[in-house]
Amino acid sequence: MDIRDIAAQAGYGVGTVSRVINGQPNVSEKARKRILAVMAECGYEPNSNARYLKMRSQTPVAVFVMGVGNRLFDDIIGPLQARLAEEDEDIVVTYLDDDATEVRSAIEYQQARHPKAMAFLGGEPRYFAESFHEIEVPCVLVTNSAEGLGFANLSSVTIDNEAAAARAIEHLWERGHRRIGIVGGSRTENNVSAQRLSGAEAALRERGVSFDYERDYEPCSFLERGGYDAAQRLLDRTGDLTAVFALGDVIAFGALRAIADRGLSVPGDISLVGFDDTSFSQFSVPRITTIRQSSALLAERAAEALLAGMRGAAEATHELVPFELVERESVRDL
Amino acid sequence: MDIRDIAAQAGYGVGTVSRVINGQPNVSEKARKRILAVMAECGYEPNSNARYLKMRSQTPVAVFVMGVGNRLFDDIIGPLQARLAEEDEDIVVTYLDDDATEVRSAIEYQQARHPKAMAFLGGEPRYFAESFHEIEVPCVLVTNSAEGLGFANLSSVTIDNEAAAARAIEHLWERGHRRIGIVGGSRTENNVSAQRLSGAEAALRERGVSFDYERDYEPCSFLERGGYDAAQRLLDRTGDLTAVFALGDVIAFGALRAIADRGLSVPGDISLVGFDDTSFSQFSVPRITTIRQSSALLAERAAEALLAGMRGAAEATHELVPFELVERESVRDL
DNA sequence: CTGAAAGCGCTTACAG
DNA sequence: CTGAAAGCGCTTACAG
Repeated sequence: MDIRDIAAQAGYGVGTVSRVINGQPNVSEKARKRILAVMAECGYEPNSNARYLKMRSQTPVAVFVMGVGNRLFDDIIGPLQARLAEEDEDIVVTYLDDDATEVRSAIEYQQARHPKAMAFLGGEPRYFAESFHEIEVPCVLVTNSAEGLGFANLSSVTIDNEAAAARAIEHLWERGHRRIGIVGGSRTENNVSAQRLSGAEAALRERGVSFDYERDYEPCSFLERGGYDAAQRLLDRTGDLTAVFALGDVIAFGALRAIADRGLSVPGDISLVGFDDTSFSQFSVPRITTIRQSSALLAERAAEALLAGMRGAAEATHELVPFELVERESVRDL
Repeated sequence: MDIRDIAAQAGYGVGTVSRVINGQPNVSEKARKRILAVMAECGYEPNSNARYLKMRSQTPVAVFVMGVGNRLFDDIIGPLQARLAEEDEDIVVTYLDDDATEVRSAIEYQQARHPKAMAFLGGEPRYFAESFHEIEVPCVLVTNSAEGLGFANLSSVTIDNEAAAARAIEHLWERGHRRIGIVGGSRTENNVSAQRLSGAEAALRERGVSFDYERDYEPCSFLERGGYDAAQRLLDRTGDLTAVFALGDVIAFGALRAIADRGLSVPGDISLVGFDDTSFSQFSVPRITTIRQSSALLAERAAEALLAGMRGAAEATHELVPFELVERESVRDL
């Protein structure tokens, strides 16, 4: 069942059929009706490979998700797809292993499939700096800034991670906490956790304390287990912390468990601040004070950047969406 | 940069280049080396639209995810992709709105893109019964059984939801609970929650109690908020429940919060059993007793079914993977 | 408004 | 082992 069959059956040429498929104007109402009817009757669907081959560079928007199991990214995909669907754009999502480098994968994907545009959920700036120049289609990096990179086809949307982490520290400080530990992420690279760390360090420095990474910081993966183990190690090592800042809600959730397992209470013995405002912090007992970054907003702005790019915008945009500290039950006054 | 360019540059014909791209044997070592070198140098990647157009029916495996935000599904995608990647099969995932019907979407997708195979993460049997016959490629339904449907190209892998729910009830019963409420899902259709409900009802009936849906059941969506609200309504209405069975861990997590907000304790006042064994139940305070279904195992078996189908297996397989009750801290003896 | 024809970038018999 | 040629199912000037 191809375009020829339906042309024959409708009594028109393939050119005319193609024109009605593509909604072009120069077709008689009669022909359009007849052809539409035949297509519906046969359940005909044009072969997309042939279409894309002809039309060139027209595969659906590709979304690359860095790592599997990141709840925030999962939450972004839905609204992103919804917004793009309003403009009749489909998306195709690919999950990348932690050891894959996103930009290289995207380059291969581009050569092979010619997507209209690409979105990166997460990603390390240094990989972009290295090889993004090989990418020609409009792209957007989500949850990290690409502003410094200066590519005309790479937009970005993120919160200000440094400022957000500083806000978390400020909050703890205002509540009287002076001995604050941090768990989560790693110091390597210019990734989000490193940015949050440096924001926190700067906030502390402003208040006259020099953050001791050896003693008061424990890195870990963005998983509950990571947060659990890291909090245990941190608390084993330091006896005097009154507060812990977890660089992600999943981590905070694990840390909360670890604290409970030590017979301590939150916020009675230890105050806790998370990051992201996922359901973990919203529904846990106690509810966790956290930094909210809106997945809906991130998705919305990313979609707009992509759409602008596809419409031919010459310049990339770099958007900082607002974050917010949401106070709940996990921090007490000292 | 197409196959002709690299053929010219390597000093061979396009046929030979095509053969090395596809790893066919009848090419001289010399030609292969030279061509590979030129391809690498140019960063050449064959146009997949053209390939798929020629090779017909050869687009990557399509994965349809029912609804956005289902943690279990998110957890299945990773291992599924990993296993398929071992066999050099890529996947392309599409998230479906709650109001889309998965089989119709798949039919359209099939016509347009000719995937090698398709996987459905979730899905309602009645839609499959209605229109799956239009689908020709090997498929697998995950988390629900397609055994009764009798399609030769539709395998399935799931746990026995009825038995699992019955096990949860049995556990509560053995611990002395007689007034058990249930929250989550809905009774309509032959979906998973309806199966769990009917398993629970049967287990109760075996023990001489006829489950009162009006009084002791409260439906809700598989979200924390849903579990929270449903538990509140259920507890408002009934004064004497000693245990609640939540049809999903997310729901249990919300219910746990609701119980705490009523000034009650788990398991002191109310015992709680969840379903899925996600991180919610593993790390919450208290840890929640739940039914474990292994996303890794589900993914693994689904991948095998797909692979078998792509290799030409004539018959579908219907696999029941084991579940397990994992006892934790949310149920007490009465 | 419509049809015939060329061509998108590949793969695969078919000769050699 | 290799090349020339046909054709996968479309779209898009080009004539009419």
